[in-house]
Amino acid sequence: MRSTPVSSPREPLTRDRIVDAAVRLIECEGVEAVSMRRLAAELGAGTMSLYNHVPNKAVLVDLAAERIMAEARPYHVDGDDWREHIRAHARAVRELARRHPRAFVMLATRRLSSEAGFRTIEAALMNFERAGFRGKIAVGMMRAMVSYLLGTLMREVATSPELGGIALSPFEDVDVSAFPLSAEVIGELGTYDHDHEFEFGLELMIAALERYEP
Amino acid sequence: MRSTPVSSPREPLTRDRIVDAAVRLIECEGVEAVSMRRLAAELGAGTMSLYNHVPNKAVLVDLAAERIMAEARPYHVDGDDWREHIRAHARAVRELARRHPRAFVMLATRRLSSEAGFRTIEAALMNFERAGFRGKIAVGMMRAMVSYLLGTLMREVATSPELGGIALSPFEDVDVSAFPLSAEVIGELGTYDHDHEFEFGLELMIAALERYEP
DNA sequence: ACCCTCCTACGTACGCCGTACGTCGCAGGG
DNA sequence: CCCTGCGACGTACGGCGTACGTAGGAGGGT
Repeated sequence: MRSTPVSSPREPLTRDRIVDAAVRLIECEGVEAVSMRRLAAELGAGTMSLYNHVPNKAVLVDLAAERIMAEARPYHVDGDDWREHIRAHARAVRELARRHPRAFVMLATRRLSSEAGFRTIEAALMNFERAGFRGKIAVGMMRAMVSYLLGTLMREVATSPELGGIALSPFEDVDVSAFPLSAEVIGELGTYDHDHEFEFGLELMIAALERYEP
Repeated sequence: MRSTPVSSPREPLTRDRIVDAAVRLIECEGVEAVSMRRLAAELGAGTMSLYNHVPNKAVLVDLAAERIMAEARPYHVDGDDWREHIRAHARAVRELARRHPRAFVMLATRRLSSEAGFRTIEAALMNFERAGFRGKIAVGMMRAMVSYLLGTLMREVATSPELGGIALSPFEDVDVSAFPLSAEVIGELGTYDHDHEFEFGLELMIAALERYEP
């Protein structure tokens, strides 16, 4: 029992409670489902009450993005092989993307400045340092890796029809015979094995890093 | 002079004219600026007249996306070195992204099935064939490269504040001293030389491909 | 005990949005 | 000549973000 009367099941509105609700909604129906009215209704509050805790919808979405970012799981590997560390880190990022497919695009197109973002950067730099890269070069390597991760995960998570369904062949109304090389691998082009593709590209990146290894 | 009376400067509404207007608006103010009302106003037509030529806004945007995609410039290089071909192709894609920064995110998160898309795929496959990769492997290589391009261009074009402005340091409210490696390269982290980064990552990818060269 | 201040919740209203639906005028065929 | 069909358009509905004004209750000063 609380000191509040039983007849009032209403928790007081809080920025935290609001952001929580937004995160829930984003994870479950995507950013485009978030509306101030709906959020308020879900919290049992009036629409405009939200604005006492949040200046506008845009920063509310930002807050939600940071909250999601912050729950990125740290990964763990034994040993000192930088390749294993980079693999583990990359897989952790992929894990995050797959757990929050609808939020990922949002995170990806947003500049992150939060503490959570820096934790990730720091961990990545640590791995490149382990590989012998330092300073400017390490940052360049990290950014190339981030680019690959961002791209491959966008392809995996954001471009599938209806978000995550099996990819249908989108090749109905094009005359493929005009493109002989494409026609030769048309089956391959129409199917996606995301696990395999991710690991393939990851090894490609690592191979490139090894070539630059001091 | 036309056969239409002089008092009617109104061209008849056409799907083409509508898509044209949409493309113009997207290029100039981004997808989020597109609205049926505004489009109609810009064409000097009633809002609902658009629906005689286009079933709804979503497919109109799709049509605009394909139109933009279709204007991708073919590139030209002399010689047979697959590295040069891949560089040229990558730079052409970057060119497209930079010419249509606001449309790029839209294109990137859309499955393309158009003829224009296939032209690009075919050209890419040709380049990988030149490098000695065939079939399934070539598709894998191509997808890895696409991932890198997609990622790096998203970072270049879609995440800059207000789309394309100089990147501001987003590190005001974080205590960087808690992250020693990041602190060491904080200047590097806060600045972006997109030309250099793009080429750096591109060479990284090519180095990786060379390692797998048969 | 009283009042004054301030903070939060909330209702109303405005100007946008996409689009379902009904109407009207005109061109072309019988 | 009329009839038919199609394209243009107006109206209206339900949704959106949010500016603004108000009401009520909690806390402090007297």
